[in-house]
Formats: sequence, C-alpha cells, structure tokens
Amino acid sequence: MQLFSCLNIERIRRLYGCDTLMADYNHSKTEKYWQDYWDQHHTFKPEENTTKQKYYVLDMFPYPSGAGLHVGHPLGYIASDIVSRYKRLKGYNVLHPMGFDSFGLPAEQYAIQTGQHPAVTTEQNLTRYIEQLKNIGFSYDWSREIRTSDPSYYKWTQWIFMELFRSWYNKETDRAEPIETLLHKFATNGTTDVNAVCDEGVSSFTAAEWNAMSTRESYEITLKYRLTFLADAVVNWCPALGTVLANDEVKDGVSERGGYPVEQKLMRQWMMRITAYADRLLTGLDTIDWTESLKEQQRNWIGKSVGASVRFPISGGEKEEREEGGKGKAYSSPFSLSAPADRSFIEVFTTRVDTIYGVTFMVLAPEHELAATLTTPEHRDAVDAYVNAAKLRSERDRVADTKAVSGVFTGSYCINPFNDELVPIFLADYVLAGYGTGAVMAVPSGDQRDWNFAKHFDLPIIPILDGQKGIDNQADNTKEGQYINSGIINGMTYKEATTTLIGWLEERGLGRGKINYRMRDAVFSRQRYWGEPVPVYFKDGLPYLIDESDLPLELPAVDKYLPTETGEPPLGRAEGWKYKGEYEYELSTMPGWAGSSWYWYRYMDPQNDTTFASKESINYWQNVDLYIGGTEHATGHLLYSRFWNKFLRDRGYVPYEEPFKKLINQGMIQGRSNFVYRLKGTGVEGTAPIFVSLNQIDGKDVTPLHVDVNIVENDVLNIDTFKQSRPDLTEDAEFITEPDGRYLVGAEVEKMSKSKYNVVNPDDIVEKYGADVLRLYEMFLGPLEQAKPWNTNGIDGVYRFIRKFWRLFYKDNAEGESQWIVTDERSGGPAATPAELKVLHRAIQKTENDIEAFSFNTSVSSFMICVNELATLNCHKRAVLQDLVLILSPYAPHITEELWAALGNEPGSISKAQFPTFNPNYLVEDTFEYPIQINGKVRTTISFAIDRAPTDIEREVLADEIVQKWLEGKSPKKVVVVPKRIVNVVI
RNA sequence: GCGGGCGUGGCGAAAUUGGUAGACGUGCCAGACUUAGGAUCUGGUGCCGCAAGGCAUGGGGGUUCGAGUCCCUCCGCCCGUACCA
Repeated sequence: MQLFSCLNIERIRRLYGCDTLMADYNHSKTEKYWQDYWDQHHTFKPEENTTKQKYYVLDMFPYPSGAGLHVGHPLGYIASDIVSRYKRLKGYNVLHPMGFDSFGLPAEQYAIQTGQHPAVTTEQNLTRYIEQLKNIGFSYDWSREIRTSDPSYYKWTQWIFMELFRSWYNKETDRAEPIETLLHKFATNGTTDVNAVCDEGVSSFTAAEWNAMSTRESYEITLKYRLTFLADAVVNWCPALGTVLANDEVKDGVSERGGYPVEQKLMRQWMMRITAYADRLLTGLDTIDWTESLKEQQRNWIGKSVGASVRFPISGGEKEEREEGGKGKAYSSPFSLSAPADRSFIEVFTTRVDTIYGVTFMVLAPEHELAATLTTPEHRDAVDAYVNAAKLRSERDRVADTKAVSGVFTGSYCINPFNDELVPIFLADYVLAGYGTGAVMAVPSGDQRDWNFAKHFDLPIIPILDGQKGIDNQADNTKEGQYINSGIINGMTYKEATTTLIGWLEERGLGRGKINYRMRDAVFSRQRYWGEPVPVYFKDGLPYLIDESDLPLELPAVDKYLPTETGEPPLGRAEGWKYKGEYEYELSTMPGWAGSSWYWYRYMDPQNDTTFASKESINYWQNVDLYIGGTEHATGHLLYSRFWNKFLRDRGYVPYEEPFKKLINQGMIQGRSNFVYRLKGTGVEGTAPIFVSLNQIDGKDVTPLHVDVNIVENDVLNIDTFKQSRPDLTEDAEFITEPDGRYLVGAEVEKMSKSKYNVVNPDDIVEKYGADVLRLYEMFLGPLEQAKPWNTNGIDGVYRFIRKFWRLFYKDNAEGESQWIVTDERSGGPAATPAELKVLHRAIQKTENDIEAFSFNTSVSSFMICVNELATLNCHKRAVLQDLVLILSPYAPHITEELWAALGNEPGSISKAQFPTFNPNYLVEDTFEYPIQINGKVRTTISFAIDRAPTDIEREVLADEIVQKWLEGKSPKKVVVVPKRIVNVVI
C-alpha cells in the first residue's frame, strides 16, 4: 500500500514537473496542464462511425466583441459543459462544439472610425475569446470551430439563400418545393391549380399564355413566387447606422444596437417569405421542450388572429343616394387579394364579425391609401392637418399616450353590406397601417377603444347582444347571450352567428373567413459591408443567381466602409467588382441572422467543401438535443432558425421539422455597480473634487459616479488606486471618509457593461481561485434560469470545498509536503464501510437526478455534503474516492482529472469512463417487516426497506395505512417514515 | 391592458412534488490553535421565551389526518408585450 501511494506521487511529479507538491491544491499548474493535454489529445472529439447513441449539446455561439467575455457569459456554457461531460460518462457520443457569429456591426463601426478591416479586428477579438474560453476548461471539440465570416462557411449561407430563391411555397402540399414544380404547373395548367404564397396582386394566366411568354416575362413572374424576393417595402431605416433593420432589431422605435432613431422608408429590398411558415412556426411550438414564456413570445410575435375579412362598399358621397339593389355591389369574384387601384370599397379585418350590426363608424389609419381620395373638400384642411400631425409624431409618442382620443372625419361614408346603413369614415392614429388592412370597422358597444372614440365624437352605440352589460359606461366584449338589433343573426348565439355571417359574405363575394398574422416577411438586405454578400447579379434590371461553382462570393476590398457618394452601400466602392466582368452584383449584404440560422448543421461536418454538411453526418446527429442561450433571441435568431430549418426539411436536406428539441434560457448575470459620491459644485472649473463616503452623505447634495468595481473590496474603496486610476479627475481629491478612515461606496444592480465599470473578467477569478471554483461557483449561485447579480460573497465557500475535497486524497506531513493518503482495498487496505457507501451513493443519485433536471445549484450542495461527511468519516478509500471523482468531474474537470490520474487511471480517460451506477441498496439501513393480520390471523408478512429504523409509534401508525392498501390489493413500493406521523405508502 | 413567472431567515437559496420547513453556502456569535488573523478547525444561529412550549413560508379563507406545495381571493415584485381591430 505504501508503495502504491509513493508511485502515484512520483507520477504526479512527472506529470507536473514540480519537485514538491505544495501543501494545497495548486490550481494554476493543474489547470494549465490539463488544458494543454486535452488540446493535444483531442480528448473531446466525438467518435466517428459509432453505434453509440448521439447527444448534441449546443451553446448559442457568441459575437466576439472587443470587450471580451465577462463572468456572465460563461454561465450557460458551464451548464452545457456539465451536461456534455455527464452525458459522455453516461455512454453517449456527445457533440459539443463552439464557434463564432463573427459578422456584425461593432467591428464595422470600428472599421469606419479607424479604417482597419473588420476582419482584422474580428480576428483579434476571436483570439481573446478562445483564450478566455479555454481558460475555463470547456470540453469543446475545437477542431469543429466555425466562424460565420469565414468564406468557407458563408459559402453555404449563400448557398441556402440560393436554394430559397430557387423555391416556392405550395400551400397545397404545405411545403416549399423547387421552382421547377411551379414552372411545370404553369406550363400545363397555367395558374389554375396553383395555390402559392406569393406577392399580392399576381395576375392569373393560362398555360397557353404562359408558354407564349418571353423568357424575360416568365422569369419576372417567377420572381413573385420565390421564397426570397425583391420588393419595395416600407422598412425600418436607421440613418445613423446607414442600413435597414428587421422588426426584431428595433426596440421602442430605436435600433437595438446603438439605440439610434429608426424611421419608416420605402426601399427596394431582398425579403424572405417567412410568413409562408407562420402556421407551422406556431404549431411546431407544441412539439418542443422550451419554456412557456419563450413559446408565448414567439406566438405573440407571429400573432395569429382568426376572423373575417369584410368589404364595405364606399358610398358615392355624403348626400348622394345609394344605388338601387340595396345589398351593395358584388365585387370581382372569385375573391382575390385586391389590387391597390380598386377604390370602390374598404376592406377590413375583424375577429368579431358577429358584431357587424353594431358598426356605427369606420376608422382608417392616417396612412391608409384611400385616406386622401375619401376626404371631401370641406374636410380637406382638417384631415391634412391631422395626417401631418400623425406623421410628425414618432412611433414612440404615438404609443406613449394611448389614452388620448384623436381622429378626424373624412366627410365620406361607406355602406354596411348587411343592413345598408351609411357608415361615416374617420381617420385616427389608433389604427395601424401595418396591421390587417389598416382599416377597422368600429363597434363601440363591444370594443373599448371604439367606445371611447364614439363618446368623444358623439357617435351612436348600438347594443348587439342581450348579454352585454352597462354599455352606457363602457364597452362589453362578451360573446354571451343572443343577438339583438342584428338582422339575419337575431336570436342566434356567437358560434351560429359567425358561421352564418361568413357564409353570407362568401356567397356574395363580399368577404370570407380569414386568418391574419402580425408577423411580416423578413427584410433580408443590409446596406453594410461586414456581412455575407448576396450571391446575385443584375442583368437588364432583373436579379439572377450567380453560378453555384462561383461560390463563395467573397467580400471585395473597399477603400472605406461608408456608403458611396451616390448613396449606395459600401460594396459599391469595390473597384471593378463585377460578375463575369460585366454584370453588377447586388450591393447589399445579408443580415446578422443569416449565418446563425443554420450553423448547428455546420458543426456536424465543418470542413465539408461539397455540401453544407454530409447526409451521413446529418442523419447521425439529426438535431440539437439541448440548446442553452439567452432569451433575447426569442423573436430573432430562434424564429429565423426554425424557419430555415423547416425550409431545409421541406427540400429534403435535414430530417426534422424542429432544430432545437430542448431549450434552456440561462438568466442574465447582472453587474453590481459601485458608486462614489462627489459633492455638487466640486471637481469643476479647476476646483478639487470632494468625495463623500456613503454613510456621510446625510442629506448633502452629491452626484453619484460609477467607480470601477475592481478597485473596491467589500464596498470599501481603495483610495490610492482610485486616485491613480483617473489622475486627471482625482489628483488633488479630498475624501470625507467614515470615522474609521474607510471610504464606503454605494452599490446598485445593473446590466454588466464596460460603461458602468462593473465588468468582472472570468480570467481574474480563474487566476485567483481556479476555473473549477469559477465553474462550481457560477452553478452554485442559484437556479440557472434565474437572473442574478454577480457577487463573490460565497466563492470562498466553494474554494474551501475544493480544498477539502483535495484533502481526502492528500495530507501534509511534518515537512509540509503533501502525502498521498488514499488506501486501496485491492492491495490489502480496509474495504469501504456501509456508512461510506451510503454517503457516496446518495451523491451519485443526487447528481444524476439533478443534472437530468438541470438543477445544478442543488447538485453542488450535495457534493459539499458528501465531502463533508466523508471527511468526518475519515474516509480515504480508493473505491469510494474513485467514484466520487467521476461524479464530480463534470463540474470540476481539472482537479478531478488530476486525481483520476493519481488514482492510477490512464490520464484523459475520465471522459471515456462510465458514470457510477447508483445502487439504492446502499441507502438502506434497515428492513421493516410487517405482519398483516386479517380477522385476527396473520395471513402474510410484507417486508420493505427503509433508510432508517422506524420507532414503535411509527410501526403502529404504519399499520393502518398498509393494511388499507393491502386490502385494496396493492402492495407498497415505498414507505416514507416520519416521526410521530407516518405515511406516504406509495403503491 | 394582456401573457408568462414569482413571493420562504440578515443574504444566495433548499424542500424527495402533499409528509420533521429553512438543506448547502454566506453572514453573524462563541470557542480552539495562534504574536496576529481577512488562515484553519469546532460548536451555535428563523422569531418569542430562562425553560417547558408557542409562533413562523406576502395577507385572508378553503380542501386534507397533514399545505411552502392544491383551490379561491386580495396585496406586492420581476420578465415579456402592447392602440393587433
């Protein structure tokens, strides 16, 4: 035994090349050693051609910003790494990759300022990121690293764009198909049996007409059907960034990145028909394991409303008598989407067609295309004034005062097709141009906004349901009761009424049941440099795909990263950049979400040059089992990814409808900012600043200023360092301190950011405590999903735990050297006792349950308990410690890897080892036999195991329960014993 | 407004999903070893009470032998979203 432990010490010495082992665990040396070892031995490369079951754990890949990682970033990465390492121990073949979303605005903004190529900046940032990530000891297979800005990667982003361009959406089959199937339909039957998602206002034609068209004509028609298409669209234009933004990139009327104002502008843009997938994006949510709140966010974003579309004929004029016939004119049938030129009716969308007899006025958005033509001369001035005022109000203002009622009468009327009533037409900015048809049939008795409007303009309020209550005071949107004042639906209930009305409308071509979505097609063009070039050139004004063999279409060099003098995007500056030397390329680039909408497939086969990922690799890895990332991508990346995935599925490239089976949103780690307080009026115009300590403020007029958290410890400011940090501001500063001479700072929880001086770099924690402690501590902080401020209050406890763990293996001798004290039963040492095995197996069980439930914080606690108890039991037995090392290894890979080797195992083999099997028998401390008596005779004896002996009282109380269950013909599986009370006989 | 989540010691948080509330960690108190402690170890620590005991999971009510957990109601907080017809 003595010999054995000596050998291990020798081995450790060889491994680390140190003469004496220090008395304590030396994390710097150990961690460096194993990180290099994993790198050199490709320890975390998944097996190829294996029959093992796969498990794919993915992190949302980061954008490599110049600020580097802060302690908040690794939170999700640590969790996913724990799951990866655990799943490997459980015998899975685990794919756990990392890469970078390396196209993006900050590098380009920096390039504009400095002239440095974004690729250079990006490369520098990447190097730093990789270094920081490796420092924490993640088990990524770095050989699979990808970068979206790498031409070998974006070649395939461009290829997918081309595939989308080469596809159309067939509503008949409810999937995307190659454009050829559409061409075939056109050639054989014209547009007759084509049911496609396409541009509004496409015209119909026969096969003969189609076949007679010129190539150019027919090509032009296909452009209206392709899943990527050019369109003049009102887009979010951000002048400061010089580009358009997608809806999800705009928050509160300003750009998400940078917070610059955004305005609406009509521009020719590449678009993607994501709306074709609206329904599948919605229903697919029911099949995936994401949080309810995230699914709900996507549902809201898609915004499906089931209702009806109704046409209200426009009356000839205010005074004019209406035409004969009463029922209004039947308009172009079959009911097709209106061409913008048709001005004979107003089309509205409503979810409550049943309230149509309650319509007393019509409201159009001020931007509505009919607004101008409907305005009668005597109302012209008022309407112009209103429309202009609405234009001037920013999106923000408009949303801000939702209570004020405003609007203006146009002087025109339309006709309610059901009762031939004249309905006055108003303009009001509570109606949005971008939703539905930009027109609302107003039912003041059933809708509060309509009610407010009616009161304000003194318009009639007609009750339409006998179930409506108190509509003199407010609207009642009930669906209860029977209809009154409602012509053909009088006496009916909600369901009957709706069917009747829609049937009536459809018969006459005046309307139809309709489903409306809030989601718009996605704008795909960005007038920027640092993104994927769009693989399109223009010939005679029409867009064509470049030849596939010319992929990747690489970013050309430009002299400046600004738009050209003529207002074209930066790519317009590229000298002689022409397709085949003669055709103009598309000058916009793809949006940030393009590269991230398929990247999880590239990891499966990252070097493939002939396809985005081989069939075999996709068939094996399939989709992502566990995806961890922030909730901020709810309506961006996570929606676009699902869209592209569904498209790739339709076209047969990938096997599953949904890319991410389970998704966990890690909570944000907030910063804890520190403040110093400068006395007002000091520190300006050459006066010396006076800083007041927190408890000395006492009503003084002070300005709080952020101070770098790294020069504050336990809320005490290091005054000297503070003075040195900004000598310009603080050279001759005075400090009003606490009586004990310390300067106390204030604190506040804020988002962690450079500008708030509250960024904590994980490297600093790693240097001080080690990566294992950082990992354990971040998990220990609280539930993964929860947002929490960063504080290091408990980190010493975790640090103590690691050292305590170490001391199960080593003990200091008289010379202060660490001595290996693990005993080995195979060479004659004492065997593990039942008490020790119980402690161990409780930890095995807990770890297994907790990781499967993604409850990492409680898992860390149970390690601490286990180690504490083993220390108390003075257990240094190999059989126990070897298993303990295994169960802890997902959390603290460095120290456990070292001890694993020290226990005599092959270095690096821990990732291939098996997770210890939990044996519940070790938890049993007693068996409990209970004789069952029926009619006074012992009929049988039930025996079961419990984790401690029951008291006499407990035995008695148990009796009733057990007999009861036994008589019911069920035998107890588990009995939980509670002192004094008893119960829970689980059948 | 609507949707989702939550409310437990000084603090971060546990609670086998209806079964000894507060595990574990911090913090605090005491002790040991120390010239010293911001090192290490040991013990204590929800509240009231000397104690026996009583009271405690935002407030109130209910179901149950038993409720932090389930139901109703009120209050408060966080996140998302918003004139969506």
